[in-house]
Amino acid sequence: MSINTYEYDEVKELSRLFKLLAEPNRLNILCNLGMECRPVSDIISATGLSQTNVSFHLRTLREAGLVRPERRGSFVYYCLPDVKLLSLLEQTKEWIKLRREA
Amino acid sequence: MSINTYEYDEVKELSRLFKLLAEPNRLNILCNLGMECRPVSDIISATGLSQTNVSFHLRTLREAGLVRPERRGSFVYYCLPDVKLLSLLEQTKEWIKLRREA
DNA sequence: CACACATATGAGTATTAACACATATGAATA
DNA sequence: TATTCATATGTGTTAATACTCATATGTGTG
Repeated sequence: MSINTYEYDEVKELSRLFKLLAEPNRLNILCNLGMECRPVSDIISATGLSQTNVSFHLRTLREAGLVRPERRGSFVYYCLPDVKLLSLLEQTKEWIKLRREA
Repeated sequence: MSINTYEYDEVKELSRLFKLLAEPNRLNILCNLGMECRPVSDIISATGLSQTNVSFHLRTLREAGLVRPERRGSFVYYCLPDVKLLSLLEQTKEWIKLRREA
């Protein structure tokens, strides 16, 4: 007897995504990338994080397919491959804001 | 010089929410609650988790305002106070599915 | 090829959080 | 009030992961 309308595997996959988004520095990198491609050096100066740390988070995001690297000369540019994710983040932010006011 | 269109505080708040959703058992509890109010005992049997563990996760969700407890006799029913969250979860699941197929 | 710059990786450390166990609280009923 | 059922909480352990330091890889240029 179960109240499940969700497959547990689906839930696990969903939670895997949320875990990626749950680290503030990593999420900050994602949010600030927006739909523009930026070299790592830009991300470093924008976030104020160490080079190593940015690289560390970019690897995680890259391996999950949430950002895509693109080499241009000696620089590596990173971009979001999908607008939809940003829109989901935006909606969630809106929800938080409404909830706070309520 | 920053590429930020997001306030960092906003990002941190967003990440706090994602952290709550990132634990698979906790997310499972949330998803399966749906918009119905259910006693803890139901959640325990539906998830197969220990009583202590369910209580532990419910506390986290409760303190974050993601679920609301309601005592009815010796039972405590839990409900989601807001449909919008479920809809966000649903959209995110859809996004994952589309992405997997692409 | 040597050197400088941009980025990535491996190892070690420290913090966090999920979970179990034991126990406490609270409600109902005898 | 004693007992039982439903749920909550405190403490300790363990596993995961964010971060740093040192170093490696890769690319362009003299």
